[in-house]
Amino acid sequence: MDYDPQAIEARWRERWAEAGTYESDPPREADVGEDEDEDESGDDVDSDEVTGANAGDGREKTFVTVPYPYPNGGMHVGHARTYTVPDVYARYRRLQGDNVLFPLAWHITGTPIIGAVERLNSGEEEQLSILRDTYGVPENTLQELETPMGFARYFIEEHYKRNLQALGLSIDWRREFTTNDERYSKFVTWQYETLHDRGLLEKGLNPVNYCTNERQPVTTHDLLEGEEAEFQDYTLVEFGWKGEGSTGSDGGDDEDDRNDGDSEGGEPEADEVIVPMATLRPETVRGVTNAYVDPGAEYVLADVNGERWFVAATAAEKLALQQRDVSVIEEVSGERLVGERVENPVTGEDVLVLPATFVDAGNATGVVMSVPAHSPDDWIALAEAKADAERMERYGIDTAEVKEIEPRAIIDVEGFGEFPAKNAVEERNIDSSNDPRLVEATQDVYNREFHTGVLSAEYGEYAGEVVEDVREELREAYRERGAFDAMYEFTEEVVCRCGGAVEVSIQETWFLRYNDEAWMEKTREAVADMEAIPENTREQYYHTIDWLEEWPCIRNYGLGTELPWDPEFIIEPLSDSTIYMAYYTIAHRLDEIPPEELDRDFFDALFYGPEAVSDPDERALALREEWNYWYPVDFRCSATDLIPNHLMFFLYHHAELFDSTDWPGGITGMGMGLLEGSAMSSSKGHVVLPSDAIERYGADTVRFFLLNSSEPWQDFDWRAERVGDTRRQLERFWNRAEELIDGDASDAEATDGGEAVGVGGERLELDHTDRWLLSKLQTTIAEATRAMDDFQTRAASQATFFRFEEHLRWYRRRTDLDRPAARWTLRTVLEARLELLAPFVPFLTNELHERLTGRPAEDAGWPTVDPDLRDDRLELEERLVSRLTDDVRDIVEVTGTDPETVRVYVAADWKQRVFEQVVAAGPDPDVGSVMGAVMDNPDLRERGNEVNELVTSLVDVVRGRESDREAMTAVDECGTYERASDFLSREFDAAVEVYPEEDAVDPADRAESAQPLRPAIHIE
RNA sequence: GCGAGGGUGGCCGAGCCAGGUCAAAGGCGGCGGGCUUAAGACCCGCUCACGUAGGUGUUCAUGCGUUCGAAUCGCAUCCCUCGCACCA
Repeated sequence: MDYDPQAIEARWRERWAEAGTYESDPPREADVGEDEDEDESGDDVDSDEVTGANAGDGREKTFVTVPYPYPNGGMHVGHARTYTVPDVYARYRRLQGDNVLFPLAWHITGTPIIGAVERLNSGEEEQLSILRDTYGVPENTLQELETPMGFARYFIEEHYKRNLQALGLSIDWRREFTTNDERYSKFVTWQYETLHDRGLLEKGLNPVNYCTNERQPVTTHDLLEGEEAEFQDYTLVEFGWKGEGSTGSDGGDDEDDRNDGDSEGGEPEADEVIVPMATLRPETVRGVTNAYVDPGAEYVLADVNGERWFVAATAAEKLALQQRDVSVIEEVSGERLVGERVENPVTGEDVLVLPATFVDAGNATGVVMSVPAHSPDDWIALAEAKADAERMERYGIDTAEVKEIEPRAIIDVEGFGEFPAKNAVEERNIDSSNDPRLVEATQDVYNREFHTGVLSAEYGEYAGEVVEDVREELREAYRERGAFDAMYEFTEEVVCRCGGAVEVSIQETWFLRYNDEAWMEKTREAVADMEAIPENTREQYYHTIDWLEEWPCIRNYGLGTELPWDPEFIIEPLSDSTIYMAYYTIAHRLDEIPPEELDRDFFDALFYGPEAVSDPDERALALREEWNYWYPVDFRCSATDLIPNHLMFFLYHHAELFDSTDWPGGITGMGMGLLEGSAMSSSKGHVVLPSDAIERYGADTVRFFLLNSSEPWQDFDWRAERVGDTRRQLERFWNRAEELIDGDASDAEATDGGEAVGVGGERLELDHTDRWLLSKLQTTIAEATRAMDDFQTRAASQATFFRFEEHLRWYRRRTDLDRPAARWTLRTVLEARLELLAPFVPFLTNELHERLTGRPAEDAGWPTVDPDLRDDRLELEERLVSRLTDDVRDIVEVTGTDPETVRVYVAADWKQRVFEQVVAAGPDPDVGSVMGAVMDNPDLRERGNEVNELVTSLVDVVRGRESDREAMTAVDECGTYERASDFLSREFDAAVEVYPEEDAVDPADRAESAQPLRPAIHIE
């Protein structure tokens, strides 16, 4: 029968569903003792790190989870791997005899689904295209997707669940839920009330994207333009402007160069107006020589938190969004400030405000300070202002005063002269503010000054410090003195999908205190205790703990759980998904309990035991047993790029809320998926749907490709051609297996009843090739087991599938396959390989295994190494035969002859004795001491030089070889080659003669070059 | 820029942590041969260079270094990927 995955897979899916094969429960009393387990606990096989205690039936438990899918769109083949990795592990542990729980639920919290629905409802083309073309939603079902739950439900049922079931994932579906379920919310409520009580939540201010049209915060997903925009934290330097009538002259008097602290900042005088100048380089405040304002733009005089400010009209609105009371007193044009003098709050100096069209009134405050020594822009602008007397006069500015403005250097930078801006401009021959290279010059100066610039003497306590090291400190210090303020601004224009402008708003919010020292320490312990796979990710966990600040954990809108003490807010999606694995253990038994009874006490009793509350709910205590049995999570399979957030939160919350015995056992990070070499993208339609792939190749092929083409943490690349190759490989495997299974039936009669064969079986004589193959099987089992324990799906499947195929090729060449013993061997090997491959290709292996033995592979158990079948000597002997074959072939090829006779000479006895001495000298023999020992023997001493050469050469052979050193001296070379002579004759179509060196037919004098493990050869 | 990880033969990818059996697994592709009416499938061999005896030479991003010995250890340089938050 041809390999027909669709038919096979459908059958098994049905069987699993009907029997509830993957619905796992803690053992009931009745189960205890009645298990017929088959493992004699392999002592040679890596022992499984046993996780939590388990009552009952003698089985270990394994609890494996994966981040629940977020159904804001369909499922593609990249997702398929994410969920298949834990499935493979789950199946492996089940074969090892564990009681395994692999649950799944649906994450629908937050705004992505709501956003997707809104885009659909507003008829957005791109969204329609994604739904219709990429994910194949039928036209007439689109309306089902018009509500968030309808949308989620559709993709859960029609995409995720259907595909995951088609892939044969061994999920306990009784436990599924969504994060919007009432009972789940009760669980999250318990979690946040507990954290709140423990003081790990804190109220504070936080910048957010705010749509000025919808008058509410929006997420990155809601943006039409400016998704890349970042918050920029501007420093506002509060220059003072004394009355509107001030002229330049009266400012000149009190100019002083003492520029120390006593005249600094402080409270503005009653008639003073604050002109806040926005800058990203607060440390340049002592280099300010003048300021600029756009004379043609709209500005306002406004009351800001009780002070009078002069800012751009737009800035007044922004400031109002950033926690300030703003009321506009008067609308004025920028020209009002032109020609005025304003006082630097740090130096106390008065500087002149010049008109400039390059000032963007729409950015920050719309007024900027000028630091020509350190800003190429300002350098050029000042030069241009000096040159443009006419314009200055037009604004009533005394050109002499402008000419007097001199750059002031306040930062020393290596590689630049006194005025870095000047150097940067002159190096590039820039002489106009329109020169595009000005951007690069500015970048250059800014970067170098930041990293290597040293503040000059007038900076007092900061003098001599590198900018990078003290900028923040300096900024804070001046802020405290009232000289500085701050405001946020985007790096670029940001527009909401509704069309409204988005601005930075500062809102009150609740933070999780991930920088709490005690909490950090517990989390570090959790990291130290767990397995990090691959191990080289561990560093990143520690690092993230140090780096994480407070995390704002609530949102103003979206799906999810309300903040218990302030229901206006919703707990944010990453924050409501940190310990939900605990919820899996009880999810399927919560239906009986009304949500309102799932209160604080209920969960306290459940998670902390009967002593934790005064009147524990019996039902909670019953559920506690489920939780106790399954927890902790043994492995969480997630993605490496989630380490800085989700995985870290997962660890933090476990570390805080549960005892260390319930902390995660391990985390495996998964890599990303590519499609034909480039990133998948649902909006571009550059995805492959699992349903299509399964239909075309079969689920086993999809699984095998995903798990065998790279290790889980590496990126994989779905290439249709490669997937096709994988399908062909499985097909070949299937055909071979089937031949063997069918053939066996007829053989059975020929060999009277079959059945009775066994290693000790009377009629069955296993020859050395059979035993060799069985020995190889043991090595493979050990290798696969080790790999599976480390989640190395690729290494495991490579070993059992491809590399073992190599051994089989050799075996087929070497042996007479018509022998009953050969068929028995092949059958035995097939049986074991089906079990080893069962986690990867469960459909195919179960089917074949059942046909072969009467029961599915998944019921058979994971093979264990049989030490009696390991035979290093046999493996070494086969290697010698194989090398001899290669050597003869090489000689034939190089000489271009077609030999009639191949003579093989085995090294003389005395050489063998030398070899034994060399081997006896240990894994790192040195020539000198071996020679000493050898020369004690008078027979050998006679051979002098010859022995010396031999030892030198043999030392090389032996060095570093550990595992098979005993075998090396134990092999019977003559016997080995004689047994192989028929094989060699067939290979070369020539007569093969084997001689000991001492007693050889040796027409070409070659015998003497024979060495132990390296026979001499002569062909003619 | 900062943090983490990485650069292996035509491609994908083992090996590196625990230096010697490494010209370097396996897969794919390519070439030659077998089987077949033929194609496919399947089987065998070759696939860094040179070589009429199993060999020799030069390779594991680049350059130094440690060592009897380095793809494997150290340093420096160049390049790539991921993350840099309030978002799943």
